[in-house]
Amino acid sequence: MKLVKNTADQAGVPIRSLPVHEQVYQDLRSRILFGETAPGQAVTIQGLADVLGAGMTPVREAIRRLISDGALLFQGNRRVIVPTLDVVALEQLVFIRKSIESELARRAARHVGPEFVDRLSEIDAALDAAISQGDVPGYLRLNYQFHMALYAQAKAPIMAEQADRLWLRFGPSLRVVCGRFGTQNLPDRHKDLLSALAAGDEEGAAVAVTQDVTQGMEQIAAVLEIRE
Amino acid sequence: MKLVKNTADQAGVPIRSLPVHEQVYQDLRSRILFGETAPGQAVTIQGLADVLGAGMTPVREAIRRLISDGALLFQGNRRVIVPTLDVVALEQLVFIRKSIESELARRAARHVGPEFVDRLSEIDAALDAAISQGDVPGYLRLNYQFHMALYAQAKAPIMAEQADRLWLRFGPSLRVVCGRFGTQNLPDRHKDLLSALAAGDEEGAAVAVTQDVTQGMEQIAAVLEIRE
DNA sequence: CAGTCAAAAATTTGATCATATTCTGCCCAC
DNA sequence: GTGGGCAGAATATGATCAAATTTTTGACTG
Repeated sequence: MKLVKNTADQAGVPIRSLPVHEQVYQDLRSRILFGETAPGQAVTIQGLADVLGAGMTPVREAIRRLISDGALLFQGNRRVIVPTLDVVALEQLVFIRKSIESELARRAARHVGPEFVDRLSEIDAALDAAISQGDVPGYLRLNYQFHMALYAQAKAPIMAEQADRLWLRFGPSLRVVCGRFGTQNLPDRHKDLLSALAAGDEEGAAVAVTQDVTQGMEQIAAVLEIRE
Repeated sequence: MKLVKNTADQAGVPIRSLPVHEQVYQDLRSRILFGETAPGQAVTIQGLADVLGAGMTPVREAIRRLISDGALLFQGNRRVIVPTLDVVALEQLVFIRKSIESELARRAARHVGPEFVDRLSEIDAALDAAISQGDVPGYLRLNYQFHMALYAQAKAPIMAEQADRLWLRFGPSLRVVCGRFGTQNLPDRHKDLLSALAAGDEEGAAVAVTQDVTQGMEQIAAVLEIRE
């Protein structure tokens, strides 16, 4: 039972068909990142292979990559789960995110032009709409997209990749936050960030991102404390 | 043709036999980390499977993990190589290393006792011996061991893991540095670090590590510029 | 006689391999 | 130089074996 080979898309668009293990990786990654698989939940190879209609080997590869990313946790026996954050882990994530993401914002501010600020503003507008409508999945995706679009402008691919990987660690918990608190009082330092970018103010951009990170992580910390 | 199963070692010591994919991972990782596989060198699944006497599936998994670690590079086609550093990448690595490793040193200084300083001093003594004897592999291993032993004391496993992963990216190039310049004028801020640790001086430890990182990276930068 | 705990069978899942298939790069003919 | 095979390597599958968990069963005790 094949899905697609090297063929073009049905619409005729020559979409380059990715290897199965890559598709599985992207799929699983996205599920984890946006909280569709809850923290603590187990992930089985054969279960995924059945659901996705793929063989075991590609699934296995995808899982290994995600483990290396920190998105999945290999428990001494051979069980794999989505890790649950604790306070110790969260504090470290805050430190690293502040270090790397503020620097990424600083560097992005150095290179960004008005047309990019416009594009980012559009994403932010859509984000606001998602918040006011209580659209949690939309909010999570757009927030991620907002940050990653910015960091991609920093001309620092390794740092951007690090930030991306870090996101995998708290993504699932962000979903939990929204489930508990809704989307109303979410952090939004994006307006500050946008004006700093428009003004070419590197330090302003760095500060705005730092505050955004701090506020988001505090939300998660609040949920963690409740759960104790 | 099996290597070992779940059996004990020949000597009777009940060495818990790790899964093959884990063994392959450790093996390959160590080769890359200490420059036994040169930057730019291609890595083939079947080649490794033959050399290590393992099947393709475990090798495949190990390679995927290493790719995710940044220790190997998947080139758009299906080729995998040990990545070569360029100046852009190196500069980012310097920034991240300084941020994370200096903080790790700071935190380690907070928790470390005299007995640990002694242990670290022993590693450093062995390291000096390796340098004076021109023992490059020994130097590389001991230097890595020195830093990782310190970071393990910081009670910050996520940050330590990040540092560990970063090491995979410049390890191969460190080997090249030693091949060109020998082991004589290598950076050694370890003495400063040890005395700072003994004094419980957090900032001193952080500064010493930052300088150690800076000097090491400058050596690599020098080699990179020559190669242009 | 019922309840509980432990041991053993059964099922589920992971690990590994052998093999078939597909893709990439290269070489050679034109 | 260009295009069509050809070799070799990667991708992917299903089968097979091993390990861990769960369920069942049975014995012993209160």
